[in-house]
Amino acid sequence: MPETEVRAEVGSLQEVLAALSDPVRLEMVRRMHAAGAPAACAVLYDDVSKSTASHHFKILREAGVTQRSVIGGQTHQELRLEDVEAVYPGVLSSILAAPR
Amino acid sequence: MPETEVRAEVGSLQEVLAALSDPVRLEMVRRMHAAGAPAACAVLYDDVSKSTASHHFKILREAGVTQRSVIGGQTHQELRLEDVEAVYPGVLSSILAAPR
DNA sequence: GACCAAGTTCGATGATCATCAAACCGATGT
DNA sequence: ACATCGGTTTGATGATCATCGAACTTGGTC
Repeated sequence: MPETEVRAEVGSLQEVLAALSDPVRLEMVRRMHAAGAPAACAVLYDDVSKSTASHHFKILREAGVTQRSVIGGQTHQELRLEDVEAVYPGVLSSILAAPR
Repeated sequence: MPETEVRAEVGSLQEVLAALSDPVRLEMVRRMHAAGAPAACAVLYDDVSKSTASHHFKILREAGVTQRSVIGGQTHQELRLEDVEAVYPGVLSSILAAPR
């Protein structure tokens, strides 16, 4: 059964923007959005090590942009688009809609 | 007579987000937006030195978020809201609309 | 139980960046 | 001409941060 973690608050606008200002993290967020469902960590990045990826996941989670859920023992990352939109309407959705 | 500088391209989304992810710069942008017109540099910040402020202005300009214009010999900074919106619709406006 | 795959944490390294003071520059006013 | 005010540039310093490898953990598999 999918086991989602305790709901955290969305961070400050500053935190959210800082989280999205790194190219590796923005790409991760784009892939999560494209997936539209909890995605296994490994499919969310290329070109960086596991430890670096884990570090970026943590920053995204702490900003409240994503959350972790465990599905069948595997860790997945999921975009919290609705939650972020509720606090900062339009911010994340417009970033996701922006041209590459 | 107001003398605006050559129009620069708006930078990458990454550059724009990075420019806005610094608290000092976001505050500058908010004040420019509140002013709604070219604003003298000095009214756009507190708590940092002139040189630091000048550094932040440069980063905002290079990201294409602001431009410089000279009015009666005085340097002014002006938000390029329409230009940024044209390239990344909703991004800057939603950030400006976000709660403090 | 031994093994393996997937993630996380730790510690260290290098790069980037925010910050300041001081020197510099351009325009205005005396 | 000189002083002054507003802003920029330079150079340096300290902090933050992205990155990695290695060690550790947890869950599934044989």
